[in-house]
This record gives sequence, structure tokens and C-alpha cells, in this order.
Amino acid sequence: MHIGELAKRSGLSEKTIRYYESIGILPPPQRGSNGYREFDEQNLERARFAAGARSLGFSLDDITEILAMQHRGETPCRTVLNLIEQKANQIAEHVRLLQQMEKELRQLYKLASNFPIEDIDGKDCICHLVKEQKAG
Amino acid sequence: MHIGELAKRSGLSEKTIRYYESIGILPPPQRGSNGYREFDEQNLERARFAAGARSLGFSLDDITEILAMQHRGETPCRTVLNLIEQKANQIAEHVRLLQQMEKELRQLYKLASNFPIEDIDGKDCICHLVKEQKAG
DNA sequence: ATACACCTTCCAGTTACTGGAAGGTCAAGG
DNA sequence: CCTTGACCTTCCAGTAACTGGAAGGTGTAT
Repeated sequence: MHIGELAKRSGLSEKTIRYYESIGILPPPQRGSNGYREFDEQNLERARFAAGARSLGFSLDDITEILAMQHRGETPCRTVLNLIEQKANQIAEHVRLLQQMEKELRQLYKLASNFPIEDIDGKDCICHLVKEQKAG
Repeated sequence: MHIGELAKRSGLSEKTIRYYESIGILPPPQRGSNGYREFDEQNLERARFAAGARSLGFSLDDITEILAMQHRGETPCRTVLNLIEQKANQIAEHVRLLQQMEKELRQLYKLASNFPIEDIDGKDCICHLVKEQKAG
């Protein structure tokens, strides 16, 4: 299959497929006499693995490592399992921070809504509130 | 004050201060006879505003725009107010996606924990689960 | 004299792509 | 034969927001 079909079936864009090839996540495929890339089912598997792992939040470095392990004949499953747990924990922490941030923004909004909106230099300007944010 | 003190008092790193100067978020400051940057309280204000806005999740583009409005003598407050609301909504959506992702990862982890961990090619390998993720 | 912190510039790298230019290939229609 | 349009190619540059590091000057204390 050509790159367009692989893109459709794997969920990656054509650009991304070429990019992944350039950084070694996908192997250089066969080429037709016209220079077009020719992909087989194995390429599709690999592309789908990459797409799935990315959509779970794994970095390209993680993916490279997992694929390299497979290539060396090692079983990456335990590694993947560990990565999954790590990633889930990282996300939980990330969510915590974002929720904190959202709360602050909503509070700021509430506070600021009562302010004279044209007061550019006054202490009641929103910009002054923003300044207090972290480095009060 | 020199860059080190500004860094401490604003919460930005020295690198970041130079970077902000290079892209116009901070103005080119006075220089001492030795070439060292000399900052005043106004620079500190501006740096704090930038730090506060960044910590609320605003982009440097947002910040540039707000500062430019101030510079033009416009009152950025209404714009800032709108941005705050927008940003809060974006974050809420982001959180929703991340939580979905975390849920998927935890499910995957649970599922995978029961699998024979050394099964590299079998259908029960974690890697096969990962592949099903988006492009099943 | 030398150690040390502090400052300078500049270049390159990070992450994961995306956009666009300039051009070759293939099949169908007129 | 020509054109249109979809599909493919390569390469270069840009994104966001910095960070790291090299190579070197400055200020102060011992």
C-alpha cells in the first residue's frame, strides 16, 4: 500500500509517517520503480503501535525504546507495563496542577468582574492581579 | 539591579529574562559600563506580570499583545478578562481529555497485569493492547 | 594570584510534528 | 495529445518556550 492508505489505516498523517521514518520509528520501506513508498502489513502494525502509544501519551523516545527492545528479541511487556503506570501517575499529577490553575483563573475572573474595566493604572486593574500571581 | 536579582524577585530564570528581551516581551534595559544589564522597578513589574500570566497558562503571544495594548495606552483589562475565561475553559477541556486518558491507562494496566508477561508475540501481549488503542 | 560568583554572547537542541514550495507520476476525460 | 486532479517525492523552515553549554569578561575577597 502507498503512504496515503497507510495513513488512513494507521491514524497517522502522511507527514507524520515520513517523519517517523526519518527518526527511525518506522523502518525505510520498499520503494516502487516510481520512488513511491510501498508498505506492508508489518509496517501497518508498527504504525498502529506507534499511533496507539502516542494517543496514550507516550513520548517518541518511549516508543523508540519499546520498539528497539522488540527488535532485540526482548519482551518489552514488563517495561511497557511500568511505563503505563508511570504515565498514569504523571497524568494524575498534571491534572491536579491544571485543576488548581483553573480554580485560580475562575477566582480571578470573579474578582476582576467587579472592577472598573477601564482603570488602566489603578490598583484595581486586572493586570495588577495577574502580577500577584506567583511572585507576590 | 542586575539580572540575577531580577530573576530572583520576578521568578523568571536569567535565561528566560534574556530570552524575553530577545523577543520583545521585556525592553532592552540600561547597561552598566561593564555591559551588565541594569534593571529598575518598572522592569520588575513587567517581568512579574509576564511570570504571573505565564503561570496562569497564557502564551507569550497573549502576553505580548496585552503589553502592546498597554504600551499603546489602551486598557487591556477587558481583553485580559476574556482571555482568562477562554483559558479556564480550555483548561477544563484539557483536564477532561487527560482524565479520559488516565482512565484508559489504568484499565490497560489492570487488563495487562493478568497477562503472561513474557509472551512476546501472543495476542495476550501488552503491545497488542496498545495497538488497539486508537486505530483498532 | 587565584578562586569564585556573576555577567556577557552565541549556537544548538528540545518535542512532535506541520506548512509550503517545487516538482514527478498516474489514470481518466476531451 | 493535453489537461486536470489526486497522489506521491524531497527539502527547508517554523512552531512554543525555553534550556544547555561553550568561551570569555568582571568584581570582590582572600
